[in-house]
Amino acid sequence: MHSFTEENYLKVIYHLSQADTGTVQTNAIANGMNTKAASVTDMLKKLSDKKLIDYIKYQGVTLTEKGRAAAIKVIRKHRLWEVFLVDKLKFRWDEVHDIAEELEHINSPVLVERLDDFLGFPKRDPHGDPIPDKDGNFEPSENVHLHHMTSGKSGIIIGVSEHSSPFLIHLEKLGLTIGVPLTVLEITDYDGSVELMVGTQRINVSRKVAEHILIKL
Amino acid sequence: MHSFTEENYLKVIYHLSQADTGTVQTNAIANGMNTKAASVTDMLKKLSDKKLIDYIKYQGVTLTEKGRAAAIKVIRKHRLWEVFLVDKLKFRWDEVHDIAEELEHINSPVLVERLDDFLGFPKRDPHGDPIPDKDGNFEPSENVHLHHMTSGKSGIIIGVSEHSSPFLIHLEKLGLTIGVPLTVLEITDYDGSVELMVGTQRINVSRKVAEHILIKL
DNA sequence: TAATAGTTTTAGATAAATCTAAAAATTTTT
DNA sequence: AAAAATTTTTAGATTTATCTAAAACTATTA
Repeated sequence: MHSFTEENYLKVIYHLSQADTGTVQTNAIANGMNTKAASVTDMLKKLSDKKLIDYIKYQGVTLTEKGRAAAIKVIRKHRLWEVFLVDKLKFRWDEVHDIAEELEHINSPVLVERLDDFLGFPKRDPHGDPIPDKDGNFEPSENVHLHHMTSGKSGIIIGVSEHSSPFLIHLEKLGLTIGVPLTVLEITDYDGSVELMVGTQRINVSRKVAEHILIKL
Repeated sequence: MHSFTEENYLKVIYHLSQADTGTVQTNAIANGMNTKAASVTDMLKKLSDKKLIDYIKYQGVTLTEKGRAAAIKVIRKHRLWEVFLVDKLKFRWDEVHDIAEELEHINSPVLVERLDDFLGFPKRDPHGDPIPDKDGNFEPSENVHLHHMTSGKSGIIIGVSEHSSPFLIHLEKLGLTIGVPLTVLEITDYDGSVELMVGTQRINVSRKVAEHILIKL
């Protein structure tokens, strides 16, 4: 099996690949891991030796199929545990990330399948992210960030692309939580803020906030 | 917080203290941890520096109050997770030990309390061992090992003092599981084996097996 | 009580993951 | 395309937990 640290590297590389499509840079990984570039280089060599990444010196990395599969396994576990924490243990969706970061490394394939069953094979985690099934397949999100929508369009809040507590608490206060349906009234020219209809309420969110809200059309 | 390894040492020392009452020897710990005496000595110094154990060279160790509290926290988590695995995820009682060994190190006080609540504040784990409450208090077992019982006495199987899979599977086959009431018919002089009445069945178990079955009188 | 056996500790190494500082490679700017 | 800026890698340490082999201590036994 892979160590906790290796799993964390794979996960970060996976997420960065998603955002970027190209190869992932050493510094980007160092950022995402809260570590230094030199440490990343060391680990990249190790992951490369294990055939989990394709790595060319100075050129960045991509995950191999093996590496991608390993990353997706960790992500599957992370998201299932988040569902458990929110649905069963009554945590708020903004409290679960850090605990799931620990639980995702528990190493028991049976446990994961039993947990999935116990939770009713959920398709999305509490932040709206898709949960890979046991073969690693998932419905890729056809989502749009709120600031990219146009007047008159409707959708459902399906997730966020920032997970910090202050941000999630702010959303909670505005009533902008997962599953909430909304309609865009106007994208303000002046400051890019978005005017929304949520139920019977008219709400304005700044561009900065809109950039991190994902809408399923 | 304490590292996984430190927590495991504390747990082993706690269990050995229970069995022995006196101080715990280096070799006994090495045995319990599947490691070597030299490694144990290194760790004992560290735990001693952290005031988790009282340690005198060549004289063995005892847990300090701080160390005992830390050990009991780990044991509480271990046993709660075992209840979760058996009650909610439908594992058999002989399958849960190893997974709980991993889950016991998840570090989130809130999580433990929520889990306890979710499970209905259980008092015993699936092996019949008491679960410490959030203050570390628990009903000490007034249990007797089966081989120490006398003819005619009755009791309920409340636990086992060995947790290996082969042993637990053997018990399962004999129908000797937690909560089963039984009566001792005879302790055989010749080989120390125990003749039992379990329901309408007459069962004979070897002394070796009897030594690891705990009975609540 | 002296010799032997057994246990525990020290000394010195190793492996994993990290770091700082300096060198090498790449990219950007002029 | 040379100079400057940035990124990445190497070299050499550090920390944690482990190990083997040898030394030191304790307990047993003759």
